[in-house]
Amino acid sequence: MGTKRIAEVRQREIAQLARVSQATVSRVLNNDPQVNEELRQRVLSVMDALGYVPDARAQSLRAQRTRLLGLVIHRAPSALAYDPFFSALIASIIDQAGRQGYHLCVDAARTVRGQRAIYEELLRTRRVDGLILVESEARDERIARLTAEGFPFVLIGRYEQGVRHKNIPQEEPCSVDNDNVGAARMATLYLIERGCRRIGYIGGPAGLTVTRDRLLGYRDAIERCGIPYDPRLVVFSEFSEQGGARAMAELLHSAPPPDAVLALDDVLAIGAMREAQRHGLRIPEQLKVVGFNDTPLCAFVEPPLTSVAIDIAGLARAATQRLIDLIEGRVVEPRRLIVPARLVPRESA
Amino acid sequence: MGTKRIAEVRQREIAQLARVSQATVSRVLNNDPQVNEELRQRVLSVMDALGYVPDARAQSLRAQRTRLLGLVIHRAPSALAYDPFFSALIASIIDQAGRQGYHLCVDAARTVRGQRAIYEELLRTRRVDGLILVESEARDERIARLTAEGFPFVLIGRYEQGVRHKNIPQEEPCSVDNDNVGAARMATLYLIERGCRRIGYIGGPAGLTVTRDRLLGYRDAIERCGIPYDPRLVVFSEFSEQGGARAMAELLHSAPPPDAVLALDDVLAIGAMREAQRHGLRIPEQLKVVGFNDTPLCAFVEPPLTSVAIDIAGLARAATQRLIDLIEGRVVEPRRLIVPARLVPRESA
DNA sequence: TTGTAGGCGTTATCAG
DNA sequence: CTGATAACGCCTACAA
Repeated sequence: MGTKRIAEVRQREIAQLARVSQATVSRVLNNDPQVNEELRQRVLSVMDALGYVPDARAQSLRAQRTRLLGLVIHRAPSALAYDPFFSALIASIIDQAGRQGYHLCVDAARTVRGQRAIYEELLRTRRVDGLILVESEARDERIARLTAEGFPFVLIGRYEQGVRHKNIPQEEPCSVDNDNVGAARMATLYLIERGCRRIGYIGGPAGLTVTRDRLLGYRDAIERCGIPYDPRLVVFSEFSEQGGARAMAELLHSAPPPDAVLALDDVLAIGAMREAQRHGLRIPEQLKVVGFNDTPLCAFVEPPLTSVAIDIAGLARAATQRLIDLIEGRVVEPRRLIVPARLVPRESA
Repeated sequence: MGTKRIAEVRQREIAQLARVSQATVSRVLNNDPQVNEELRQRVLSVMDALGYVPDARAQSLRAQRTRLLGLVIHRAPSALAYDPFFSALIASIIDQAGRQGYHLCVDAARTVRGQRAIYEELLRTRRVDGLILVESEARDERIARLTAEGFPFVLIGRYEQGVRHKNIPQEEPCSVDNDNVGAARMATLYLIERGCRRIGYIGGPAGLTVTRDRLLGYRDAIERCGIPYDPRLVVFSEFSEQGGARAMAELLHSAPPPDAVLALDDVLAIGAMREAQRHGLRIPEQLKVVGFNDTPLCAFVEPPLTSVAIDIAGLARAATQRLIDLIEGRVVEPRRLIVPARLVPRESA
């Protein structure tokens, strides 16, 4: 073990004690095959004795890279606080990055100005080698700028193509998304297989891409099975238990009422389920319910909620790997990767 | 807007265009009051035109600090994944750190070897300026080493003092913890106020500090109110819904059965509550239940669960601020800070 | 008040 | 194969 404070052990000190030049120490450190075996051993043993570890700051300056990935979340900390999505995301990114010697720097941008500031602070200061962006907005200004700068970045989640100038060919940004259309189709087919014919769809706010994509999958599934699309079975709602309950109440007034419901979110599904129960319906016998996200809540409600699990770990792993590939100059194809979801059957359907 | 790629704008370029020396550019950047106003303006306008931002890597090397805080989580990513505690923790740290120009680097250590590796990787490489440690184990070897190195760090959560050598006075590590004793006392008193006299305690595994501390608070509260301590009302359990159910079943066999239960954890509390309901007990009329952590689950169970909310944001803020104080050489007193918890009343008690 | 020059710890290019 | 030496971009004595 080192006797000096680690902070004070530099290649210089190693070199002195091993009676070689500092350059040789560097060579040994970088496994230069041309160093004499005896010198190498001498250097290694001194390094070991002093507990030498190279200074990442100096390496960063010299190599012009920090081995740090940035994750920017643009959401207020309070909104972030209890969202398990972020734990899962961060955990998987760290894991994947760590295997390749990268670290993760997480930042949050509270305001729009804050977004800008974060972007400056991480990218332009070259504090990180690349960026993972989540929940980017449609026509996000940052995407164009990052592209223009040639700065490595990967998007998680769907984004909408901005205005494209015909004459300025833009490279498609690298992105990873879950298969919302496919997931909704799968869940709907699952309900149809189990005998449902009038399946309701409870979406989030109507404008959201995720609401639209999953509606597409839902519609595709029923039409594929010869069930006509009935707009009275489609309701949009805010994301809350009350929202789900109201949506359900509305669906129950459509005649004839649905025999199943696909909700965009577990909380919506739970709200819907409870409303149906208040109306005396037994679940799953009289009404089957499927939610989305497979949150811990699912196991705790009565009956336990069948839910579509987004593969967050898969998403994070893929995004991280692609970012590292980008940083290290490898080609990333295809630019857009879709990660499938899976259904977790419980008792509600 | 800059016309060159940002990466290529250094103080050198600014200096050339503004016809001053590079040192002057640096001075302007650092608000040196002695620079001539005209030069300052010239420099500023060139900076602005080129969109100059200083390189954090060079600053880190030069200043010997990175303005990066490290958070090390030693838990498997899968165990981390759906734990809202970490979202909350990370969100609050980022928020507090960001206000002072610091960023957060999150790392996870899967194995014991991994812990060591992370420690090396973050600390000895000087990649971060200080460390926040959570869930440190009793007599954590790392604590001694960090202390010996004089490396700034703050513990979140209780730790046990290691072996102390009488002759080597050790400085108490800086730590922040929630008031487990006080929180349990408060929750117990709340139950007593509401008329309960036979209050059960469902702990986690018996060895855990948190189990012991809260038992202390529980016992203190009842004895203070003249209720004798009855060991038959104290049960230890693993952290799971089944564990809670089993513990409840056991308590119900004690004669006379409890009229309230304090559980170490919301999941345990929910397990207990369900078991009691299966035995036909009405909650809160015949049995009151209080949990810990105020997780999102509380609002979704029937009846909604009264729970003690740990002030994670407060914990994180305090820890972050103390770490920054430590890094910047300010004195931090007291070394050990206790953050109070609060009760969130719902319908179960 | 401004410029010159040295150094932070590393890596990499030269000669020797 | 090894040792000087020059960057990397920034900050800051010290000199002018």
